[in-house]
Amino acid sequence: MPDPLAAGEEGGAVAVLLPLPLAEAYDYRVPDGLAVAPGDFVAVPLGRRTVAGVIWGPARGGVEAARLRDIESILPVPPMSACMRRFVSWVAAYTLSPPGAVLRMAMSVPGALQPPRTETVYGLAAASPDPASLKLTVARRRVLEILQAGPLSLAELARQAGVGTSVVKGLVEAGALEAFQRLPSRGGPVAAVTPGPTLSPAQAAAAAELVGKVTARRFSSTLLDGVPGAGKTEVYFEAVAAALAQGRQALVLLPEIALSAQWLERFARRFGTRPTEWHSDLTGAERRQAWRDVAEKRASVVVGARSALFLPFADPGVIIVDEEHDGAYKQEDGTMYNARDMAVVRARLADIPVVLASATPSLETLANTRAGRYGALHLPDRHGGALLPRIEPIDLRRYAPPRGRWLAQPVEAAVRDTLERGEQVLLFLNRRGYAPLTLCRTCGHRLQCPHCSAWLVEHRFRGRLICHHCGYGAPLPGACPACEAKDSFVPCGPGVERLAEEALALFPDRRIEIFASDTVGTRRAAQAMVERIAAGEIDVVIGTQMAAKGYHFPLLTLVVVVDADLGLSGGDLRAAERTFQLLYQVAGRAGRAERPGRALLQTHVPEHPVIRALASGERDRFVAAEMAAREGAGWPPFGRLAALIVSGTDEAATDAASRALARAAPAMAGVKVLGPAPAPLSLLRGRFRRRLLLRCQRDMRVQDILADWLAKIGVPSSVRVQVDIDPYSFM
DNA sequence: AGCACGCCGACT
DNA sequence: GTCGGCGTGCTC
Repeated sequence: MPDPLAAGEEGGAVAVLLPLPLAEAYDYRVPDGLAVAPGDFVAVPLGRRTVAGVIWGPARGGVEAARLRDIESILPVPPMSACMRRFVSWVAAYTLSPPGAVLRMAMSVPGALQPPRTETVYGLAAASPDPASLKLTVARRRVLEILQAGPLSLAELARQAGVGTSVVKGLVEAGALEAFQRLPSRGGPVAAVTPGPTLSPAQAAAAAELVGKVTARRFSSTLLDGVPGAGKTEVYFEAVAAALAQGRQALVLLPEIALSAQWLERFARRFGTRPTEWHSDLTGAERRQAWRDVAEKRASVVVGARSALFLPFADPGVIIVDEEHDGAYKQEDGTMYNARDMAVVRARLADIPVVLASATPSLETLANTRAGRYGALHLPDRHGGALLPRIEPIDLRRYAPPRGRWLAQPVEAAVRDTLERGEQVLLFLNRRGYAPLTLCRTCGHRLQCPHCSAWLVEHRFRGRLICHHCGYGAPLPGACPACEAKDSFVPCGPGVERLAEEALALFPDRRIEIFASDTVGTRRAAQAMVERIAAGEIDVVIGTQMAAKGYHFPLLTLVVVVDADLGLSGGDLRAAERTFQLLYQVAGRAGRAERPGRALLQTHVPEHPVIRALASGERDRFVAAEMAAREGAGWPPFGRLAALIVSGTDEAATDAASRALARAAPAMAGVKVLGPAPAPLSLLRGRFRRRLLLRCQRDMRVQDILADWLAKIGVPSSVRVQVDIDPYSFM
């Protein structure tokens, strides 16, 4: 029950949290006659503007009553639940960010807080004029016919009738039509509970377990672990169905890239409708609609990218995190959080189950299952009897491709065989553009981004040099900027465009296409590409990880990982784990139906534990080795990690601040501080960057240690210090 | 996050 | 002489 706060009390005040990165909530006066309760969305004055905020609790005091300004109004939206408010506070405390910055994520659609706008629609006039007095032209007749079915907006009516808007306006003028205001139609999709598909015994057992957890209406966290194609989706759909049967809502989180039309089709097959989608491609209106539908419980199932975790669920019943190992769950700017971990927190605060699904669970999640904090369900087989692809390393030391080429001879032969059988090939290379580096053969000058410490990548199709970190673009210069030699640039190494060139030379009469974010910029374009691949209209797909996630292509039987070593160097904590996960997933694209698949990994180090584990299918052995290495060194999941990123436009000031931080580093048992060191991208978007890394024991409160440390030093305002708790990437 | 105030370059 | 660039600082 909402406890009224200072309701109507003369001079009463409350704390209002604003969606701004302020250190704390601000106090406001409650005007006479206004009854406010915690969670209410309110409009308040701030400076010379009006902003929306949330009643957070009793006034904090500390500002003289005379300086307090009045709450203007209560906004017509369901109040933020106590559970959601606790979640916001929890995430803020965990990530060491201002609560208002987290609230901002929960109020990402300002328009949704305003009263829904009415729309003007046109219908047949109640008292229609004498038909004889109307000049009933063909166009007018079509308009009148269409309106038999009910009123429509001006644009929609004109479109359906195939007439201009002036025809409609003319009919209004003549008195045959009437304009009136109404609320926009609100058909929030409500998924139907229908009988599920036939599940294998293993699937059925796992599904029953999850359904039991949903029915129990208690917090639990469960790993759903199974090879690609084992049918994890169908299993967690049963948990979703159980939540719907209780009349509650379900949230399915997916890495954005995996939120494909193919996934939505599977959902539609099971539930007979589309879920409410939440991702970056929504328009403003779609966003407003979705936010309100979730808050007012018209949306029963939401599928979304990580930010969907901050939607205002009225009555959540279960949360699913699919591909829980995926790095895309980590937000790397603003408030840095991992949506997978925060999903577990959200579920705990709401006292509902959460399901983490993956074929290659993160070491963090595996450690949690082993410690008994999370339950675990295993789906051993590929559903439908399909076989896992055979994964074979190709030793590039033995089969070195000719200079300027990237496919080893046995790979070329395998591609040829596959194509001759009428099947498809995926050449996987996680490098966009033509070549990762372009240099001048005369003087050795390398083309570099002016704002980042990164090479510019040549994109031949666009005829430009692009920085993959800040988006800077420039035409390829005619002469070397250093020595002015003409036509002296040479590409170094392969990108997907260069690989396409090679594939075209080898297989000139095959249909070859690149599937990367620059060839399919929008969700729609990606969808069209997926449909063409699925329909067998493309023989060789050359793809980045965009092609590796969330799709199923029945004719694809051969996957070639062109550079399996790519992710292994760089030496960051997760290099091996990430590479294993990505390559395992890529290999899983091959042969998921009745056709057996094959994956070839081109590598210079076939003896590397990651390559060996992939080739032998011994995931557990790889995990055991990786766990042992991490445990010995106290790295996650056996220790805690936090990164400090010090950045500024003035290199000397940035360096000075990072050294001052290092001098003030906590000196206590169980805590180690590494750095400062220039970040791998020591210059990004014109800012110099230094990194410090704090590692402590798992049972220590890393936030407290950091807060004490940061409080000890003053950083000039030109330098920014970002805190990244549980860093995923080390860039 | 806005939106101000406040000090240095190219225009009327 | 002004218009305007965005660097720092405040908002209950």
